[in-house]
Amino acid sequence: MSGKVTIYDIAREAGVSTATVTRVVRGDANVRASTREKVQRVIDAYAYTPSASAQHLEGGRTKTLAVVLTTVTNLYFTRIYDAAYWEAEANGYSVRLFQTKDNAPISRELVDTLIRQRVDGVLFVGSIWSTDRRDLNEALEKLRLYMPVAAICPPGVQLNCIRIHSDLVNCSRLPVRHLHALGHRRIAFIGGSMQTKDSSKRGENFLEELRALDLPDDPAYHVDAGYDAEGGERAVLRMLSGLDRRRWPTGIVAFNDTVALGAIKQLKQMGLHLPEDMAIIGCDNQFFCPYTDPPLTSVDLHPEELATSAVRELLVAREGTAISIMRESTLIVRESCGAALSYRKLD
Amino acid sequence: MSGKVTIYDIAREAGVSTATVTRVVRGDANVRASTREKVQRVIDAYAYTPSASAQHLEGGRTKTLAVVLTTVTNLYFTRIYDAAYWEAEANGYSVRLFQTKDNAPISRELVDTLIRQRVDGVLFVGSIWSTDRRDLNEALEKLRLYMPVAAICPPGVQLNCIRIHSDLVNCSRLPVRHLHALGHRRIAFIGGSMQTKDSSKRGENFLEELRALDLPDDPAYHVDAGYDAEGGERAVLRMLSGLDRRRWPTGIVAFNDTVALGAIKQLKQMGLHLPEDMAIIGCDNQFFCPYTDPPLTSVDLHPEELATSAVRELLVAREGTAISIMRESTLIVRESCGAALSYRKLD
DNA sequence: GGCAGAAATGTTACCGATAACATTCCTCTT
DNA sequence: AAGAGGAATGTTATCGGTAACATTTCTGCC
Repeated sequence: MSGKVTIYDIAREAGVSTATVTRVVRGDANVRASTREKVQRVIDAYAYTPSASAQHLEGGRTKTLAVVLTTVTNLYFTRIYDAAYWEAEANGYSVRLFQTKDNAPISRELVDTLIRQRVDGVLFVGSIWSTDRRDLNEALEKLRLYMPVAAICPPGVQLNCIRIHSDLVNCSRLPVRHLHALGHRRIAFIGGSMQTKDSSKRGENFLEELRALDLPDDPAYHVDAGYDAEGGERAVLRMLSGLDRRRWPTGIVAFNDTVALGAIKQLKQMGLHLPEDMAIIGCDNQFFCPYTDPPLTSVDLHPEELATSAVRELLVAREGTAISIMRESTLIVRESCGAALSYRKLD
Repeated sequence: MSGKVTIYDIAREAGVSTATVTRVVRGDANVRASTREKVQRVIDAYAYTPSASAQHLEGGRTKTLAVVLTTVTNLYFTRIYDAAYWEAEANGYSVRLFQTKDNAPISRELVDTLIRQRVDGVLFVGSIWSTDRRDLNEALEKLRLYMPVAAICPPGVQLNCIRIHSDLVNCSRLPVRHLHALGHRRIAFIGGSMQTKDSSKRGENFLEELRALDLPDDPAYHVDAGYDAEGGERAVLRMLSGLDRRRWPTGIVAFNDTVALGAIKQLKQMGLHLPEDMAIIGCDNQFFCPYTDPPLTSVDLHPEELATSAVRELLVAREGTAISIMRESTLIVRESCGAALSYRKLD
């Protein structure tokens, strides 16, 4: 790293003005072939590429979007980022990824960083909704002074920005109805932490669905499980050991596939056979769903499509845009719920 | 997004010079308290934060590193990125993530982009080694004109940059020795595509290990399986259906945990019981290892530590540095290989 | 050969922030 | 009360690149 090569170095070395170098770099037609060649040779020799910062300063656009999520080690977020990345790339934009530690809210520093970078748009994903509502809207207001803001969030959330909704209604409805159709009557929900918007919304929708189908909405069937496999294990243990065996649920809806993974392990450890003794449904349709034992039925929220839409909207956003888009969830049926008949005898 | 607020706007609005605004922003002591307050009020009102591009132009540093990997949907890469991100952040740096489609090599455009962004360092991870060796070193040479370059790569790879080695020797040795110690004699390796450096290196090490232990190194025990679960399924099917049952291996080493996941499914589908009929070991010690059935024994390459070291080295890099660092692998024993005695009878 | 007009190239102000340097304003001290 | 000297603030060149505008060079044509 010998240092920085600038357009002046190239101009001097090639014996032309900086304007001519710019013309060559940008492929302007009004350059004599011989000049172009001469300049290009120097450019190649020095591996010169104009500085994005200087271009931004002069041109006004950074051609960069930001994606903010809690952690990229979460598979769901990973798929969102990946889709956003390629959609942006296809439009000549690059993406900066920001992680918020510990489910942390939108901090003052993050807003600062985003503005400092002068990105041309931000996409918020996931549990940033744990931020206090007033703080959140204040943060969004500030950001919106500089750039369009989009969020992938549950429907009904009041946010003054582009909202792309994951379909949490069907995300609860599909698994509950599926289990109901298979004959299940006692259905439990494990997952999330009821403190965060995303999770509690899912929990609410779940309860509503139970009531709509006249199923028991016993609070014992509704336990926190965090977001990881260990949480799933603990939740199952806590729930079942707290209930008389005759009141055990016969079907479990898990917050996500990872939680389901832990639940499955715990259920087996308690001597239950899946799916005969207990049905289970996950969420996110992760790559490992076909490989659990039994293969896990799961809801696909189509995060890739949400991300793609979000990026598209950001790129065409005009001041004050506040549209809201929704992509419906899909239930991917595998074998973790077995067939209807095997359950009836449990009731 | 009403537009861009600049330091001039703040200066005008506050009735001071831009120098004073800078002083307030940077916390310079030589500002009268009343002035500071007045300026700060305007800054807050406009959510002003100095533009990183302008700062870079004037200051010379972007305080940004780049991480280049094939895809963030791969859990191994995800862990590397996450660790690099926080290590950089702890040092006041931010990270830009670049993905190379389809295992693609370091393209001319990528080199261009990295230079254009004037990042203060790049970390390459994974199968960029599929790039032709001469092209690769040429690309690195160009990059090194502008910034220090580091790579997480197999030991022995000749690259003119900081090299952080994942410990592929032990990555093959540990599982083979483990299986050998448990009494296994016919051990197979499934995984990767033998075209890429990373995989073929692993394959070579595996064979060497077999020979060192006087075990049969039948080419039939050494099959491509790609990098995903489906590849694992297919590899097992192909390998076993091509062999007389009496020559079946009794232990399988998989390229990674995801491949192992597929292998396990296929093995069960063929009626085998795990671990009694077949032992299996994965690699990467992913979060789902404790949750497979049986829980998967796996090698941990400690990607987080590799990433952390890489970032540290980049941050202190001087011209021409070309150190090489290594972190040893660890075998995490779970139940997918069972106990020694159960296998002996298979021989 | 000279000139119009197009093509090629050069000159320069500007983008936003910073820091070195210059200037103005205080506050003591004697 | 004057002046030294430090504190507070202002002025301006600079970073790398771009584009509008100015200038030079090259054509072709009569």
